[in-house]
Amino acid sequence: MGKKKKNSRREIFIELSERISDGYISPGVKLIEQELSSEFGVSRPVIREILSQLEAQGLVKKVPNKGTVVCKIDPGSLFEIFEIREVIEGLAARKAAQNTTAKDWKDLEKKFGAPGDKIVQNKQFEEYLSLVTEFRKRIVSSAQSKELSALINSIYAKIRIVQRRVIILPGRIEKGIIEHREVLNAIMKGDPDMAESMKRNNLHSALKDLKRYKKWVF
Amino acid sequence: MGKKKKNSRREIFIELSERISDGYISPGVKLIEQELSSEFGVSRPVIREILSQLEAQGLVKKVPNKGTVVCKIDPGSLFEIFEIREVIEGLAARKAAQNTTAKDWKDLEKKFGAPGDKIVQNKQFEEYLSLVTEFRKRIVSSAQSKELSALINSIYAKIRIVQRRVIILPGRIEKGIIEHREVLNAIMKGDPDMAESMKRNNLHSALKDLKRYKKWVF
DNA sequence: ATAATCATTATTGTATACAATAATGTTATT
DNA sequence: AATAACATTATTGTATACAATAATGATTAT
Repeated sequence: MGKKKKNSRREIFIELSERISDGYISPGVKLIEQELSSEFGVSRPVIREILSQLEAQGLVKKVPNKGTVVCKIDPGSLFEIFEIREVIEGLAARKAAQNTTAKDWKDLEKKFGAPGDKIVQNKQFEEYLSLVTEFRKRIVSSAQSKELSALINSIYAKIRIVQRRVIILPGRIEKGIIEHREVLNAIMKGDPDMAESMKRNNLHSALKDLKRYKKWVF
Repeated sequence: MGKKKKNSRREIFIELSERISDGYISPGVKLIEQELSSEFGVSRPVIREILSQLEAQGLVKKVPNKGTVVCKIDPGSLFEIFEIREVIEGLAARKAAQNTTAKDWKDLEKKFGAPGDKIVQNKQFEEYLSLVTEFRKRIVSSAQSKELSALINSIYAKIRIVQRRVIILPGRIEKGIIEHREVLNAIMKGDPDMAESMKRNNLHSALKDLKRYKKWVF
């Protein structure tokens, strides 16, 4: 395998993170240092540093003398992570309600209106995913907490690939859009308690569906 | 500087983590690869892998062509982390209440009784710290969530050194012990909502004192 | 033919060596 | 004497080379 272009360490780290959390590299797949070294045009020690970072991040696992494999997420861990998301993203919603006013959300309110209904009716999963992703990112940035933002992104990277399997569960987007509207209303009203409560309710509801249909998710 | 004994990678990582979060290596101090290499008896590339992991963990920061320095925590980040702890450890308390019964806490209830009063009256900070640490660890293990446990420990490592400066704030342990007893009571009653609420109240109270006396903490 | 043993290959684990950059100290000039 | 230019040193960044281990395949004995 021939060398390709030379990338910076940070870029390689991000590239591999995204490949894993987007599912381009499947859980259980072994990452071979020499191949990565050739592909990215850097030496093996550099690759090993990056793999160490990915391990500390929880995306891969190094087994001694065997190699580095992409973490596969078991149902138990997934449920645990959703519980954590419940309180963490609940906090983000709370802080978003504190730090913003209604006018900051007019654009999203519009998107969640008639266009939202259409997305749900036509089961446009891709559009639904990008809508709720935009909402989630807006909440996180509105929370104005670097630590919280880093934490949410780090946790989300682990389960991003699962998200696609969650939203196609029967009735999920129908419930999801209602729950998201409740969150949005609470934030626009400037009601932190309600915003947190509704965001927690949203993720709790997703977790319940996840448990109910776990045979189809795993 | 001569070589010492040979340690495993994992051991070196833990050793350095503890040195940092215990405050034996102060924030801002530069970690020199050659020195660590000599001290632990491993080569520089191995040290570099470990430093990369510590960076991913958020304990150190690598600045290009300058070196690796221990992260110094600014007031803003500290407040943010305490907000996060509020909801994360609140969740742990909730789950502890769900997973245990009163008899699991008899020993701690006793320690929080008369001996607890004595600790507070005599301002025995070291004993207070070890008591609440034991309580926190018990809550975490009772939550029975590997993901939650890893997350709490990871966050706590960043602010462990500050904890010592928090409990010596005027009136802190007096309030603290009352709040901890409320958490314990809620858990023993098997009331998850109350347990979460009281744990959040406890950390919120600590955060308020932290903000009030921040001149003395930083 | 099948299973066990050995040799070969591939991959990880580690150390050393060299290049590039920044920090430090020294000398020369004004 | 002070400052600027230069040389030296220390430290990081990177690649190569070698050792150890595991996986694979071939060969032999039953």
